[in-house]
Amino acid sequence: MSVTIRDVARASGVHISTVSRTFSAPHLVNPNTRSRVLACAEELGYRPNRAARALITGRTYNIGLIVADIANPFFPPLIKAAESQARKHDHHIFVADTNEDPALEEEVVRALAKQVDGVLICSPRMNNALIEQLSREVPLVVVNRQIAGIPAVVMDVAQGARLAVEHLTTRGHRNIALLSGPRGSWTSREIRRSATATARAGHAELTVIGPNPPTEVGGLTVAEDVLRAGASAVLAYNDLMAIGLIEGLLTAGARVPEDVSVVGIDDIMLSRLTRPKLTTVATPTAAAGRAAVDMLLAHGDDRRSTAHLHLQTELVIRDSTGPGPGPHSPADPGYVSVPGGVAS
Amino acid sequence: MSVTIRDVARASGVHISTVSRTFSAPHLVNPNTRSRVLACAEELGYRPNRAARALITGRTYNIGLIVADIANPFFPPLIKAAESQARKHDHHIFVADTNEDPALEEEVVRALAKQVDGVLICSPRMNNALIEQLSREVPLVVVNRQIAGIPAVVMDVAQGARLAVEHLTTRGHRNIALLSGPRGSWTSREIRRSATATARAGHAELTVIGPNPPTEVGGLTVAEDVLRAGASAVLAYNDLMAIGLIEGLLTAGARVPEDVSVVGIDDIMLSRLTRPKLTTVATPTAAAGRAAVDMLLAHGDDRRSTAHLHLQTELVIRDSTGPGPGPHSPADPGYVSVPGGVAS
DNA sequence: GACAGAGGTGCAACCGCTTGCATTAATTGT
DNA sequence: ACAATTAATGCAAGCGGTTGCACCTCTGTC
Repeated sequence: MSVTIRDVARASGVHISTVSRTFSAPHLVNPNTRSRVLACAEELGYRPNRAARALITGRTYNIGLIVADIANPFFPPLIKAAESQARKHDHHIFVADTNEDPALEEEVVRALAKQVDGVLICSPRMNNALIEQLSREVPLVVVNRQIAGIPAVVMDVAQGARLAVEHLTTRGHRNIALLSGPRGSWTSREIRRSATATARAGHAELTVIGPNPPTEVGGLTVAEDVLRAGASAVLAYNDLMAIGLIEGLLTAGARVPEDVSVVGIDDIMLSRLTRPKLTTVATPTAAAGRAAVDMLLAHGDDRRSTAHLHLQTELVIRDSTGPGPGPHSPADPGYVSVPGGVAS
Repeated sequence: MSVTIRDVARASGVHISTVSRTFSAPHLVNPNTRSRVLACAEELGYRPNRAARALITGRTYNIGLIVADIANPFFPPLIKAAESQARKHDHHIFVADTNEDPALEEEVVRALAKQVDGVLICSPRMNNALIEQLSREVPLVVVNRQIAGIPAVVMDVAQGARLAVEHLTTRGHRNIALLSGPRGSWTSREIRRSATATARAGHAELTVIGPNPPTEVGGLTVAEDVLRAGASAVLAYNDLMAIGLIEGLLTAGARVPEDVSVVGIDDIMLSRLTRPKLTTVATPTAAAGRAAVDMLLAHGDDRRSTAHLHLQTELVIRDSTGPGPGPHSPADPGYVSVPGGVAS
């Protein structure tokens, strides 16, 4: 049914090995022969079978991309960028969704291992030991997690959380709540660590609420807790939770930002469009997707490549944060307020 | 490096064919042998190489999924559902993003053809003839397009557009604008056809503006045109455009829905969260993703399976539509107004 | 006791392609 | 004029599996 290398060989009167070389080592075949073969291939619509080639070369030209939840708006830009970058290098992408389930992460990596050149694991929920073990079975690049010896692309959320909390403390907030993310999230731990330290430095109290599912509902359901804790400002694990929280706060009769200021993290498209527009920490997700693919393709075989790429984050101040009850810090924080318009 | 069927055969003292049968035809091997083989396989961590198997069986257990833009919020729920359904049947999914480029669609289908059991093309932009041709090279299921002889899953947007326009005309809107989608979109043509007929039946005038890119920016940039056309209500090709349009209208000083009513299509997550909350036509994207995968796997080989599955849409009335300048229709439309709360 | 049939396993070809090596023809050096 | 390169191609093994067929060993039957 499908046209194979033999069909092309027959049509052009050469041995299949010559056809093979025409595609994978053109300099070894006579220019005349080459063009004849190419003409026949073109006419027959021949495309090399990559799986067959992979069997012998060991290179599949496929990449696995594993995310916790495709429908979480944080991931699509990353997936899109990764796919685009991969195809630029003639690779295809398997996408798998683990539904925030660590066990499924392991299973999927193993299932994919044989048919990919490497796997990108985004925001993994499994533990480090398991990741290290898997990285011995298949080249791995991890996004949003730092593990010694495993190549990684991480967004500097610690810095982002620091900027966010400073933004709040300098504007007079003394009682800040932190909505943490899902259990097992490295990002969540980083945020917590950084936010705690920054709050202390700013003479503010930080109440941690969580862990929570990283969704709108996750934020919505803790609105009560936030009010009960008497916090005048909240930093949420991600924008989705922040938006859900705002929804919950408004429903409960609290005003945002007059009564409670809310800061998210990620700067997903949505945050520009809700009312009030969300103050948030912008993370370069598309850049991370591209970089992760590059990293995977770059150090192809030589393991031991243990590069860690850090990507800057920045605070985007919009309308969901306002002054708190405490005294303003005299020091002008100097952040640039980015208007929440439509991206170009 | 990787453990193969031969390693397992050696470890368990049987021929490779017995190992092979242990996995692909267990009833042919003695229960004792089978359990011994399975034990060895387990211990060695053996996983059959699917690419090698595919070479001889012709079944790859892979599916290609092609979308115009992963970052368009319409697609992620569909991708997620398709991936989940595919994995339920032990299949993996290649995702490709064509950036709304018809030529890229063709290229990607061809590139993927050899390593998948079938391809799902969502909202294709290429022409019917090309799709028919491709469907001769690889099993195809098309989402959101009807072509004779090609299995398809379509959302009944014509019905949705009718409901939307009736909603507007019965509330006194006599001058309605339609923001059409990208060139080549079957959905856009369907909407236009249905909206035109429904507007005429409701004694309203319909102005078509477009084609437009199916994005927020696409909606934003035509806000001026909408105002200039003097429309009191707008039906947009999708929610993203509707949201962009609202942004543009507000910026231009028009109130929504007091001055202009806006209806979107798709009911993406965003539409519940913008202010005003968007009235929109809900399309069952997740169901479509699942159904498309099922359809692809079901009629596996027997082509000629030309099933067309139609999925109902429904109007979700929220806060972006209000009464128009004309007289209300006495007839109660009887639509159920769904509050725009958070999904359960 | 010979034989048919069934159950269980091994053998070897093959899927589509790559690649080391052998073979042949053409070119170069001396 | 002849050996030594070099360029171009063919040959065949093999990547990791599957599968039709042959073979062997039991049972049960008459």
